[in-house]
Amino acid sequence: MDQSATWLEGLPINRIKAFQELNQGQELTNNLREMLQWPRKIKCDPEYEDGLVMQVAAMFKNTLSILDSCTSDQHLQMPAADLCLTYSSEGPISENFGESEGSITPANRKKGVYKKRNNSWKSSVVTSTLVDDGHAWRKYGQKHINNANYQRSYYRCTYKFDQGCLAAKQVQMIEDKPPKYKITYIGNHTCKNLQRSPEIILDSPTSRDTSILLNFETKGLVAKTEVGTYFPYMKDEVKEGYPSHGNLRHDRYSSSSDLQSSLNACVSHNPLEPKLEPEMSSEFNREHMIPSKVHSGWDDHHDTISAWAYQSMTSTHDYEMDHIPGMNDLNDFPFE
DNA sequence: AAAATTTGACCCGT
DNA sequence: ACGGGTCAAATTTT
Repeated sequence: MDQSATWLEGLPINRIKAFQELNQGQELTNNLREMLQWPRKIKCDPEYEDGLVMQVAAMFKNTLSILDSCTSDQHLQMPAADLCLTYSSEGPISENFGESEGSITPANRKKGVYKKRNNSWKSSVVTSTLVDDGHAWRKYGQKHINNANYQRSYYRCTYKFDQGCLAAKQVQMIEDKPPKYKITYIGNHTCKNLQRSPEIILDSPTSRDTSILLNFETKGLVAKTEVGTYFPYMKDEVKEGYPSHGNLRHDRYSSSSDLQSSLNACVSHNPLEPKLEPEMSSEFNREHMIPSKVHSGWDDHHDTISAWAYQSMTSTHDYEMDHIPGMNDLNDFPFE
């Protein structure tokens, strides 16, 4: 990340992202090749192999999608001037600009050219909790949909206009009694704030017991029963210089992002966190660990703090979510 | 004051 | 013309 940063510097952000995707894909491919080359030496786990293949496939998908957004939206490289271009498609529809300037009455409203429909990739998840997914979203619309019982909400990336990030998502409640939402993600984030969470090594998301918990000390999986022994430990060590939760409240979602960024700060800056060498991380891979994004925060529907994770490159159907046992109140939270 | 949401009008593909 | 998606003014929240 350091040596590449020197020559990546100055490139547009989406190009950097594409390079990162390709680099990761190369690494994954090397791992896979190694596994296939010495099937005896390295313990073979078909599940892990499949995970690798999935991630490589997702890498290609992401990269193509990023490149696609580069070609159709070259303005991404110059965020300041993107407004007029953002709403123009490649068509000859831009004739409406020079004319009709004087009268901008409510009735004679300015007719902006709408943005071309995003035909980038989509992926949806069905979840029972509307927890913070690590990105900053701005709601821009809400509609009821023909054969749906509830309204659909439309969100775009907060940094759409500063940074030209085209990522968007839709949230549709499917049922209420046990709350169930279908969340559709559209497009990739090209903004700098790619993920507010750090990467952490997590156990295979396909394991039987979905009660995944994280040990921030070793980046490994923690058994449920050990949670109580790990969290208080951090409490003592991670005290000063980290954000406080004093102003958190339970009543709004915003609290979860506060909480989350605090936690993330603790995780990513935890002095106890071992800095994995590249080789070491490769060893981790051989031990069937799969790198994932991890989030945590206040879960409004279950009224507790949750930790959850999803596999990094594939954003569909692999959310793993569980509560942290023994944490029923913010007061139980280990920090502060 | 600034940022985020709400809401009806508007746009566009089918 | 319809319906899903987006805009932007008004309103609310921070």
